[in-house]
This record gives sequence, C-alpha cells and structure tokens, in this order.
Amino acid sequence: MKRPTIADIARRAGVSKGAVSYALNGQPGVSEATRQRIVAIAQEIGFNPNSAARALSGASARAVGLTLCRPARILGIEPWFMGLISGFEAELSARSYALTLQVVATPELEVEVYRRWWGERRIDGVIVTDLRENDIRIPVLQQLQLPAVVIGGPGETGKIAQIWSDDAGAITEAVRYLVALGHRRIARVSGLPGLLHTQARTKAFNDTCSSLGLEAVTVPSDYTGEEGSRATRRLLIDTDRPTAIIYDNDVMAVAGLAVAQEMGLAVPGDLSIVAWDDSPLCSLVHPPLTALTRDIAEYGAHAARELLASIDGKEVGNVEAGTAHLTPRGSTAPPR
Amino acid sequence: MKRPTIADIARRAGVSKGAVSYALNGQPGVSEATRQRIVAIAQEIGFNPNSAARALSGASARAVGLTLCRPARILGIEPWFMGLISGFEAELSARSYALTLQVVATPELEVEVYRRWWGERRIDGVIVTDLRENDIRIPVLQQLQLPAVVIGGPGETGKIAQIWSDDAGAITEAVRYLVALGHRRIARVSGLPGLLHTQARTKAFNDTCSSLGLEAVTVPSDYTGEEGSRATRRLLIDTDRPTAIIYDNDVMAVAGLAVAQEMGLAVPGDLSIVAWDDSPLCSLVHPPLTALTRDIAEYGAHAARELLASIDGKEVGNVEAGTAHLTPRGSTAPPR
DNA sequence: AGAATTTACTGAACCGGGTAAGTTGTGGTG
DNA sequence: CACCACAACTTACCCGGTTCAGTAAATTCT
Repeated sequence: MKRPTIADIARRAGVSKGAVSYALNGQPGVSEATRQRIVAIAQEIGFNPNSAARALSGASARAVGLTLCRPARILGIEPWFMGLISGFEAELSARSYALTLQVVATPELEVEVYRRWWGERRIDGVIVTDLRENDIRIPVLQQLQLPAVVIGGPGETGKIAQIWSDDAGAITEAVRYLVALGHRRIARVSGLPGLLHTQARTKAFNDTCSSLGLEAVTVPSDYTGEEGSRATRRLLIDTDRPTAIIYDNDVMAVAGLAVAQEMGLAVPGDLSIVAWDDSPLCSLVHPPLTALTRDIAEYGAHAARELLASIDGKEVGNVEAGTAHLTPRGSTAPPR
Repeated sequence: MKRPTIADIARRAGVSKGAVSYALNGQPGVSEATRQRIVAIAQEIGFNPNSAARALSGASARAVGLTLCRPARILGIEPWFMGLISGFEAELSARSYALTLQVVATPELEVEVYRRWWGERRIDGVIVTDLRENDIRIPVLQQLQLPAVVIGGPGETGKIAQIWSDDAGAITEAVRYLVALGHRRIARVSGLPGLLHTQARTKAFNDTCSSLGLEAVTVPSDYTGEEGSRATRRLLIDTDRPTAIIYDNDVMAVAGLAVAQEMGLAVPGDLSIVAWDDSPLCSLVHPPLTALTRDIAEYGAHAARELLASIDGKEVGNVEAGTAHLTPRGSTAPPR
C-alpha cells in the first residue's frame, strides 16, 4: 500500500521530478500539454503531496493551532467554542489549512503548547482566545514571532492582530431596553473577571447604569452553570432583589432561569433575563431567552481570515467585528 | 529567529548529527556523559524536533484526525462531541499526539478528507463517529489501510477496531424504571434513524416494551432542539398522550421539557422525561432531568487508547465500554 | 600479547517534495 | 547564417531528522 510520490508520476509521464513539481504547482517551466498529462496521471493514481516533505522544504505546514483552556466540564456545553470552531473551519478548509486542537488546563501549559508546536513546525499560526490582563501568552508569541490572532480584546498586544466585538455598545443597548421596559434594579452575572472582555463589559455596564442614575450590581462568575446558579441565588435572596439580570453567557442564563423557577419566581413577570450570546440553547428553554445575538461562526471565520493574512505576511491591525444586537424573546417584560 | 536544529546542537557539542539523534531519542550508540551534554544543550537552546522532518524519514506523523459531520448549528450545543474531544485529548496529549479536526457536511466529503489526510501523511489514524448502515467510510478505510477506531456500533467493520456502549441494557433499565413508577404509555424521541446505535436502541426499546406488554412508540428525530420540540408536540397533542418520554440526547430532552411547560403540562406530574447522556445541561434546567449517565470523556479516552494501539500495529477487536446507568432526578415521578 | 568483541562515535544515504542553476532545442532577428 | 532570447525541460542540492554501514579506540577473552 505504498502511497504515490512525484517520482512515481515522473516515471509514468517520462519526465523528471522537477517537471512534475512545476506542473502540479502551476509554476511556469512546463508546456501546457505536459502539464495536462501530468495532472491527469496524478488524478488517476490518487496523488496527494506529502505534507511533511512540503513543510520541510517550503515553509508552511498548512495548519493552524487552537488551544482550549477551560475546564472539561464547561467545554462540553459552552456552545461558544464549537461555534467558533465551525467558523474557523469554514475559512480554513476553503484554503485547505488543517486545524490542530489541544485542550489545556492552564495558560502556562498553553504557552508550552505554542512553543512546542512552533518548534516542531507543526503549525503556521495560532488563534488565541480569552485574552487576559497582562496575558503571559502575548510576550511569548512576540518572542517566537509566531503569527497569531487574538480574540477577546481589545487589549495590549503590540503588533499581534486582534479581533473583537463592541461589547460595550451591546450591553448599553440591553440596559437601555430593560430601563425602557420600566426596570430600575438591573443586575449582571459576569464571566471570568480576569478576561479583558469581561472587564470591558463591566465598565460599560457601570457607565451606562450610572449615566441613567441606576446602581450597577455585578456578581462575578465563571461561565459555568453551577456558578451561574449560585450567583443568581445570591442576587434573588436579597430583599431588594433585582427585577432583571443580564448574564455574560447563555449557559449561566439558562441556569439562572432554572433557579428563578425553583424559587417560584415567574419569568418574565417577577424577573427578566437577558443572555449574552444567542445559541440554540436560548430558544430551547421555556420561556425562550431574550439574548444579545451575534454570529459566532462569522466571528470565527473573520478571525481565521485575519490569521491567514498574517501568515501570508500581510500587516493586520485591530479589527472590530459586528456588534451584538438584542433579540427580544419571552424572558423580558415590564416588571410587575 | 531561526529555530534550532540538531545540526546546531551537534556543532555546539562537537559531535555529529547522528550522535545527537541517538542521544535525544534514547537510542544506544552514545556514552552517558555525551548524552547528558547533548540533552543539556538541547534544553538550553530550546530545541524541538521538526515534526515534518521526523515524519518524512520515520513514519509517524504523531497526529490523529477527527471529522465532525453534523450541521454547524447542532455541533454548537451538543455536549457530546466536546466531551468526546476532551477524552481524546487526555489520552493523546499524554503520548504527545496532536488532534487534527475538520468539520464536514456529508459522509462523502468525510471520505475525501480521510483520503487527503492519509495521502498527505498528515495523520496516523482517524476516529470515526456515527457509524451508519452500509457505511461508505468503512470500505475506504479498509482500502487505504488507514488505522481507525469506530465509535457508534456495533456494526460490520471487518478488521477495524470498534468501541461501543451497551445501549440496549441502558434503555431497558430506563423503561423498567418508568414502568415501576407506574407508567404504561412510554414514548421515545430518537436520534438520526440512519445511525446504527439509534437502530440498536430502537430495537431494544421495542423488545423491552413488547416483553412488558406495552406499545412502543418511537418518533424519529435528528438530535436538534427544533426537531425534538416538534416530535414532542406531535406526541403530546395525541388524545392518548404518553405519560413519559425517553429522548436520545439531552438537547432534545431539554427542548421537550420546554414544550411541555409551554403546553401547560407539569413535569414530572403530567409528563416524565428521561434524557440520554447526562451533560451539565440536564442539571441546569428546572426540574433537573433524569438521565442515562455515562462518562463520555472516558469513552473518548478509551477510543483514543484503542486507536493508538492500532497505530502501534497491535491487533484490536471490538471493545465494549461501560454501560450507561440511570441517574434519577426531578423530571421523573409516578404519573398522576 | 594478540585476537575478538564491544563501545562510541562519524559519514553518508534517505525520506519526498521545492527550486535555483544548467542544458537543450526552437524560432526569430539583424 | 550567426546570434540571441526564450520555452521546456533536467540536474542537483536543499530542508532536518533517522538510520545503516563503517571505523577507531577501548575493553575483554584466550
């Protein structure tokens, strides 16, 4: 079961290896007739260039890397990452780049993986998610000169490309909407406080609330359902409990809905709920959740495009993707 | 920013390339003193062997492939695949194998990807999910002699390793449990009917019901929330509606719960719900769902181990992983 | 002590593509 | 007709590891 090489094609076509290489890569140096003959033979015997050999002589491994740094139990139900991966894939497979994945436990291990992948020339670039304050990954990427695109800013990344969405605008829209409905006590259950986009959201939430003369209560959480439930309970046992809660992801919002139901509170009558990121999960539950919708797959595709441009040596700066917009559903209404 | 090679190490250590290779790979042929000197230098300059060069001369690409063939919108919220991926990773990264991922639209494209990956020597083996009747992927894998492990049987795969769980036993347990609670009209919303494990479950469900003198109603669905809702509505508008429904995955079960609530039926009072696969999703909703629990990550790790054994040339047969067991929660009770 | 074996290396071929440099052969031009 | 330009190749080396055959020195055996 020997897999065919260009030498096999060359022998059958009666030309040299070099000619075959030129022919298959669309390089000048062979006549059109010869090129077609060679291409036909390659087709016929099912030739695929050995990616290792290619990577060894050329430069590109035609693969990009993605590390997922969240506990395994949350990875499973967070629609976010899979949506992102689908988006990457759409762009990468169109340019026949492979996606190499690794699940890691800590940012330190993530850095190790980047070093190894780059050292092994396994990948041409990486997609970095969950940008943090003073993120330890950024200096390493700069030192290695490893092409990268960072999702989850904006933050300080030097020359490394970034892509982010205008979370501030979205959260302002959500707060204004709730206020228009008549809510005055609006709380928020946030994602991991160490992440930069969480901080951006918190700042925007605080600013919007104070400009409207409202108190801004944010309970930090970690995107998991358990923590989302806990945070919701803490908010709802308060005598002066909020009439609306904005959650930083859909999983926590669903968990919050269950807590409200368990406590005998009607949604949306006693409590309005807004989820950030509108996965099918939001429409699955009853009542369906009002959500801040954005096209996650398109976000991922955008990031992949930027990364490929950066790998091609093009200058890429900071790009803002589309803003999330409010999709009102059954979980929001004027407070009783 | 040139990445170091064994030639760099050889020069600094004053030995030949070959000696460095022996030293770093633990091969005999160098003295212990020299080996330690070489390893120290490699450490110091941060050497990583170029995986392309290694793959070119050796044989192994030290990577395995996984294709995901489900529509993007369902991939996002199905905890199943991410759980599986976490499991693979645990095993693969321990043996420093990379995981290469591709999202595809159809089994035909899946086959194309296998051919290309194998032709390019990008991977050493693949993990095949969602085994179907007369699966077109099996003959291709056999023809290519591409090491593989198949998840989702049992089915006819010749010499290709398989791993499956005893779905029949689990579904029997669920039906018996519901009958013991007093249910007599039990329905089931299944996954894609083309998949072999769906058929195995359907058969077991039918057998168990008929042995207990019950009518077995299975509505085929496709694992998505939308279809799960539709199937549930179809079942619940019946005058002789079931008092319990078993769903083939958690996403459809959650959707079914929402439909029941929307129709004013109390869960579990008017309708009991059992989900297959116990992701955190099941505990998130209210009431929390009774589920057929199995350790998906362990299932994935098991599959990865089998695949690596098969890549190492060991004979692997059909392996049965642990049976799912019933985890009773708030969504099941005696019918009113 | 001399032969046989073992140890610790070196040198070179090899994997399968990419590509710069060299070699034909053809046609056009002055 | 000599000369040049250019197309259409071939040749040969490169990438960075692995591995096998060969060699000199050290050790063991008789």
